[in-house]
Amino acid sequence: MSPTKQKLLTTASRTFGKYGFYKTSMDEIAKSARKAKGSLYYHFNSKELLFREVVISELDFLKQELTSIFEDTNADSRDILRAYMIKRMMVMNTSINYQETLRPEFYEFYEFLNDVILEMDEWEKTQITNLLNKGVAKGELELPGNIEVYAEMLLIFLKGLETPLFLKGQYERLISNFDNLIGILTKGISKL
Amino acid sequence: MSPTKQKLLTTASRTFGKYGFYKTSMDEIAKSARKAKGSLYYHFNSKELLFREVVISELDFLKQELTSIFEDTNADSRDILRAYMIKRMMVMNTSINYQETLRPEFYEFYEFLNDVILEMDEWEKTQITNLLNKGVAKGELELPGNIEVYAEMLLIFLKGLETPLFLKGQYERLISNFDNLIGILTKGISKL
DNA sequence: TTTTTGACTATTTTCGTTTATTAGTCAAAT
DNA sequence: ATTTGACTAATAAACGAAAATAGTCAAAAA
Repeated sequence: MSPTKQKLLTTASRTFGKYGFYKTSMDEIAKSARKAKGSLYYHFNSKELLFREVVISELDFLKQELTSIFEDTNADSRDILRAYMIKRMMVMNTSINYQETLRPEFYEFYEFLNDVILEMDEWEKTQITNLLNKGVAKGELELPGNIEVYAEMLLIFLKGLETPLFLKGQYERLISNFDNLIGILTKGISKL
Repeated sequence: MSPTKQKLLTTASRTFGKYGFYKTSMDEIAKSARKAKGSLYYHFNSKELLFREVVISELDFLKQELTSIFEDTNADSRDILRAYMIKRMMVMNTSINYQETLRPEFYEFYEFLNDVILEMDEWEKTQITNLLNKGVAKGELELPGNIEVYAEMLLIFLKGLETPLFLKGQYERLISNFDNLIGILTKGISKL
């Protein structure tokens, strides 16, 4: 990625993060990055696509962080699951532009982001499913019923936590108890 | 409750349920109930309060259904928990006006309902907490950490399921696997 | 050739005004 | 104490003008 494009993306991320998607103008971003507006449109084709890139970069970072956890093939699957859930919430807590997509005002029109979120969901679901399958194969886990559906529900749970945690400012309060909850969840799927 | 008030409430529930809060006019409700609009305002003081009563009546019904489950003091706490979760989702699936409050368009201004939802949340949280405490006392359950927080998170999970289940029409698909998930959750908190 | 620029155009939002619809009132009747 | 419907008040929709902002492009720079 060219230095200009990088600069624009970083500035956009910071400005969107500060004022939100609506209250940030393309002029503002260009000016703030000391670039011409034309450059913004040369590298990104529209405001929506620019914001999309910003969110994608946040999710890419998250994916990267999570990949290194999932790839630790020697560890106990329960430990990986625990590490995944904690890391996921920690990184998301700093993904301020992703967090904006959780706001209700955003729903109406965020079709241009739908596929990005959906793809991330699919990716996570696949990772969790693989992990659980591996855990079962190794004799560490025991899951009745459809493993993929369990992965899906686990994801629904984690995503269900996002609004209370990040938008309603309960992160500090709830995260301290998150570990106990994970303990219960992992015990529930452990082979005894 | 007087027959007229009852009639108005039922009609309002049906009409709101069909067209939603915004697309339903007070004239429409009055006409549909074969009553004068003044009667609506005699019994309910505003459109918002009327809708509030409609939602309250749905939640009252839910509470009533759940109370009879929670009150079964002889049953195993795990069975009660299972029955609670399933019944909750079943009744909510028919609570069409409550479901409307889940819509993002509704968020912006539903302050007039906030306390109703919050009170229901508190009620459920209390019921779950009591049930878990009882289960621990009876030696059926084992929970590390704060029981109230676990109850809270369980509720977050159930509420997190509401949007995919009721607004995104996944009820039929997911509910059939719900039982397995509950099995995992209860195993996680069971004393072995 | 690729990238950058900023004056320019097109689109969208905002604001003020009018009109239509709907929420809410009340004196009279039951 | 409750019900009624004509009535008023408040809100939303429709519209055009003005302002703000998204998006374009020919020329310049790298």
